Amino acid sequence: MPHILVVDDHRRIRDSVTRFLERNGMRATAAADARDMDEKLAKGQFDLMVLDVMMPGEDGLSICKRLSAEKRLPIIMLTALGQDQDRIVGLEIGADDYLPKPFNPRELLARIKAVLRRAPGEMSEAGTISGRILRFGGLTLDTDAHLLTDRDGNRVQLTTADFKLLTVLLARPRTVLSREQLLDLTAGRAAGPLDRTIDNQISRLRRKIETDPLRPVLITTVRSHGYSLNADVEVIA
Amino acid sequence: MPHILVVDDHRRIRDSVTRFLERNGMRATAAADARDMDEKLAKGQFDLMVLDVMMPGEDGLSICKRLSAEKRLPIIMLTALGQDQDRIVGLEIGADDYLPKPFNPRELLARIKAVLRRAPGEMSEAGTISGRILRFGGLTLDTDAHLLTDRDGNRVQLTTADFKLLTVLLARPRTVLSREQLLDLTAGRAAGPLDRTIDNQISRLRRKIETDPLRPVLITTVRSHGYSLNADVEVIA
DNA sequence: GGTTCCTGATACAAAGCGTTACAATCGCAT
DNA sequence: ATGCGATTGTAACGCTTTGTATCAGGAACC
Repeated sequence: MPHILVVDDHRRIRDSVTRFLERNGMRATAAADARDMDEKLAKGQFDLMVLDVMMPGEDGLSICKRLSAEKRLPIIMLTALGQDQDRIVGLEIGADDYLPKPFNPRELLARIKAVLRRAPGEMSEAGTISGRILRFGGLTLDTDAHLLTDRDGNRVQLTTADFKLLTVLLARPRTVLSREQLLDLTAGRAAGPLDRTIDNQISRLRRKIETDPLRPVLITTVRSHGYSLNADVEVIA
Repeated sequence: MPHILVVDDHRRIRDSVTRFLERNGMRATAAADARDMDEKLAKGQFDLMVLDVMMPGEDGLSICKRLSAEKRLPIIMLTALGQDQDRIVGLEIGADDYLPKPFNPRELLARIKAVLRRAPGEMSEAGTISGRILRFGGLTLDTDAHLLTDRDGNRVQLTTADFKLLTVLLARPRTVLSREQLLDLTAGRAAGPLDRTIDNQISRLRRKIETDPLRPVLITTVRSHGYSLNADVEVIA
């Protein structure tokens, strides 16, 4: 389920767009200005951003220019100006698409889907490790076959959830990740108040990768924060 | 230097667009109709197609749908109709962008660049699958004969459904495709609520391409999402 | 030492998926 | 057209995987 960040200073538009997207099978998060947007971007994982051009403070064009330099997040720009020149400038600056206001929500949805179809999407994380063989803490992971081989050559087949969780951890070694982040990154959903899904999944994963699951070494828990993977990750093929 | 294929039945438009693109640092080739386009596609490598919707013979929408099944060639649609509905249909059918006529050539150029920017280079290499011989995961597929040859030289005849499904997967290696997408791309129809057609077809295909169908490596299932082909695809003829 | 909160393990129920079997359909040759 | 074999969609069964609930152990805090 793609996660969209909607940046617009008008609360009305922000709310109606996010609600519309959520009714149509997407997760949507709203940000009111550039600062708000930066915070949300730092925390979560997004697949695309819908960005209003005309905003107080840092405007859309500036944001777009700034982001396209560092991140690889697809951007669709919104603006009240419908002239050719503005559209061209927007696209040349690094936006992936451009929609003049007022717009038909269905068209926004169609354009989002069109952009996502081309964008790496899930591949952004998979792109780095998919098709590779990784080595960490004495174990070897074949990311194509979802197959784990330990020091003694024993093979363990990882389930989809095991594999997903492990790759998320491997992409960020020696970093503490909260349950919320892990759930977001693995399943793309937000955590309920009493959600023990990740604890459970970690427990299952440990049984497969730890030599002594009762004294975990590879995946350590950081009390009241989350979990972290402690190993150097080496790409060997 | 990106290579653009311009498909339009009006000679004036075709010529002026190709000349404009060539003056702006791109290679451009023109095609007058669907048949002409198919020939050019089979011969050359293209990075993007500009496609007129209203054409005698097979129209743009039909072409677009047909191509999006087995190829990953970005498409920008052109049309005289500027209504929302037409734009939405175009995008939903698989176009990457949509430009109403009459259009400003500079805007076309900007949109071409925007689409190319997010299309990874490898994708354009993929080109048409039909008429080629592909190698992936140790197997060789002759797309003309629908004939698969495995590591040991054993030959397997693929049925039409097997072949269609396989080509759709080969066009998007290492990408998770939902059952709905797969059904749309292979059979052109929408999935019913309890549709297990794709599961079944995947099962049949695995029997033919996996060394150990009980532990699939080439086609892995991503629980609650879909399936993905895990292999590098190489065009060898 | 006791209390509270957090975490790991177990158990269970629901959902997802692979497979088999069978019916409907298609392709092809007669 | 007709019939036959191959192919493909549908249904059903059972295994695996996964989210939730629950309980018990252990750490932090007083």
